[in-house]
Amino acid sequence: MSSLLRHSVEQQLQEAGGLSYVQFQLLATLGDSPGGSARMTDLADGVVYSRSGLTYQAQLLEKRGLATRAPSVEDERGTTVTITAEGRSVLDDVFPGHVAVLGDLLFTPLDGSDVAQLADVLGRVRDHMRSVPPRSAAPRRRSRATAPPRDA
Amino acid sequence: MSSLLRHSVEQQLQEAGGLSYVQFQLLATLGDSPGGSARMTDLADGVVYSRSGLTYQAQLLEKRGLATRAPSVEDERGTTVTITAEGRSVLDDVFPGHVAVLGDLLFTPLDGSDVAQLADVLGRVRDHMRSVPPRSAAPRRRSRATAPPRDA
DNA sequence: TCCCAATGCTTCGAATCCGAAGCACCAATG
DNA sequence: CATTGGTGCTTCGGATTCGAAGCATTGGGA
Repeated sequence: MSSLLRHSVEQQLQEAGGLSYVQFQLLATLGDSPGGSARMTDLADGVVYSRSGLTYQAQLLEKRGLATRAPSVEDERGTTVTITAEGRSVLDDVFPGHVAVLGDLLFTPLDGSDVAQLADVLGRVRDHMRSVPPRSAAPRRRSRATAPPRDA
Repeated sequence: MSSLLRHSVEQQLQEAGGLSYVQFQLLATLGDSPGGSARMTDLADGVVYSRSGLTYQAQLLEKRGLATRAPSVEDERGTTVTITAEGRSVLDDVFPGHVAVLGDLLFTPLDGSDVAQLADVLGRVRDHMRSVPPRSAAPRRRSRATAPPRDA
């Protein structure tokens, strides 16, 4: 289900503003941040994404003039990303269609009680996943004797 | 939430059997198919994935000896993919850990009623999305540097 | 003051992904 | 039987992805 929805959302973002899903998330996060700025690490915390991928997408945003990047004032190691006026403009262009897609595909078949239940249940799952320590090792159960030798 | 879960699932599949998420879905689909075979198109219907990506992953499975590919008997255009004994073995190796991840991350904070609600609500959403015609067009674009649409 | 592990981010290489174009085959038409 | 349009899959080129390695800065002692 989430794959289907994700796919439709990405299509709309691409058509309406040439944005990838991650780029949209980054712009939206920046738009909500005080001053329209955030460090790379803070962005990464809000988006399930690799650091290197974040660097790549931030470069693309900068290249398109939707955001700027500069070394952090407080910590010379850090990079501060800031949304530009043009970035906000694109975000505003794209947002109504984004909401429309969610309305059409996700919320149409649901009533208020359904939505509340979803929010409750999925919210609990999310909190649980965030609180669980990163998997150190997968459960090592075996069920077939013919497992091929494998170098992980 | 789904991104977090997806990420953990992919990690387990990779560690336990060197499988990508798609490869796992393909093997699982084949394993449930009569004769362990299916046409590419039938596989694509069950997996939200591009055709070319499906070809790529099927080639990888063939290269690892987990599946075979042969032109369809009925329709020379079609390709029939079949799971091998080794493919089933890997699937059996990976499956218990897969279920364990879902149990730990997804089902732990939920009770039976939660699960039933989720299945009902998300099932309806899925059916709705599958029944909706593919988006014909996104809401009209706006050019930059103008007032954002007040429409949502 | 001078180290040194830890931190924040980027670069690098290789793998994976997608859409568009291409190839081969099927089915319907005349 | 030749033609035409449609279908099924692959190939191609370019974009995106990730983890590992690299670079520079920081903070906490010795």
